[in-house]
Amino acid sequence: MARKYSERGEIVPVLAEIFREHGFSGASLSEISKRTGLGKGSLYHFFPGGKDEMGQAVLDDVANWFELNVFRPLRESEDPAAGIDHMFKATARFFHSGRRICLVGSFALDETRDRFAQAIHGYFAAWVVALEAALRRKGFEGTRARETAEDVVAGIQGALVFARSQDDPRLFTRALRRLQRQTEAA
Amino acid sequence: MARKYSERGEIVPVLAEIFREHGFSGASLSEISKRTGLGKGSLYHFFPGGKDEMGQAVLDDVANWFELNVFRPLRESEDPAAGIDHMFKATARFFHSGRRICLVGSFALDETRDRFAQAIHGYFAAWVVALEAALRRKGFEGTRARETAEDVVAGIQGALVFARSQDDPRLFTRALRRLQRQTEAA
DNA sequence: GTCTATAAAGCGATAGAC
DNA sequence: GTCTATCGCTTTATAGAC
Repeated sequence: MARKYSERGEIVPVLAEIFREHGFSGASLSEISKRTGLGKGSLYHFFPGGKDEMGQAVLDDVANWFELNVFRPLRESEDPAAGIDHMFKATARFFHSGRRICLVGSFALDETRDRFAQAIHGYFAAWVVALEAALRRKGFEGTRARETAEDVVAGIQGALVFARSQDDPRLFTRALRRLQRQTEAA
Repeated sequence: MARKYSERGEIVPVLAEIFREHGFSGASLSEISKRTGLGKGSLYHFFPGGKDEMGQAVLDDVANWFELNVFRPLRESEDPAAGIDHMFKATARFFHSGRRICLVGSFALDETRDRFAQAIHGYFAAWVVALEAALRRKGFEGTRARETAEDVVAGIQGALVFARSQDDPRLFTRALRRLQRQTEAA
């Protein structure tokens, strides 16, 4: 039979969606097999380390996307305000305007965190550091750049949880707009 | 043998901690049996509906605690500012100053939400409504009371996720202080 | 690279003795 | 009210044919 995927990179986004829906421990190999269309043999061919390696691959993929679409623009945008604006747009897009939860945040909550401690820590830390630097370039002084960065990054996570709890994605997009306003004051 | 618990209410806090650590789907009956010291027979005596009934009991218990210690003071405090101050103190205490995650938020993220949709929706909705009313009594006008209430409730959730991702509870307590400041402006 | 078959362990849940 | 034994099923993971 012709191979369905030429490399495991094409499978990773499917895995990500499954982990988002069920969490790490709730995602079963049979569900993964069904949704990817691959038998267990093929899955273990691409991911010899099993579920753990799938989880790591998914986290790496997310980290990569944010590095490219969020962190780098924050760092390298000549105008820091443009970089921050870009961040909010990319964030809204990534989380499907509030219909999608944050996989890293969901992994952070339970004992799954301990398996992927470094990736989870690094994701949020990199985001806060990049945003803090942009805010500082924009004129935020003293502890205020760091604090605002933390509030915005945490606020995004919280808005995703809250919007999902109410089954209303607009709660996310509206919260995002108010968080952006926090980054605009001189 | 003498009975260990006279009623299931005494077991519920133990269940809550297990669900917080492992999530709903990650918490196994054998772990529950070990930590409560009760055999499966006893567990099914107290919770004939099995794990689902345990989850519901835990959510009810949390809702009860917040109704008593957070929502009611917000509504009934003669001075709304005192009610809000009480809310932040009770919240810090409940989440063990950031060392404990929010069980309802963790249930909200994955497919567990669908099993307990009403309880999860109700918890956050009640919190926002109670805080919004207190802010309005305090002088917040128009959409600002509602928006600030949403930002604070979501901000608490996000700060819990962020603090846990960095394994640093102080990130929570500091975020809490800044959220409180948002409720103080006239 | 893909599949099926299967292993070994763990799952939630039940039965029935005490 | 508590326990142990057990059911039937699902889990992750492996083996081996093609």
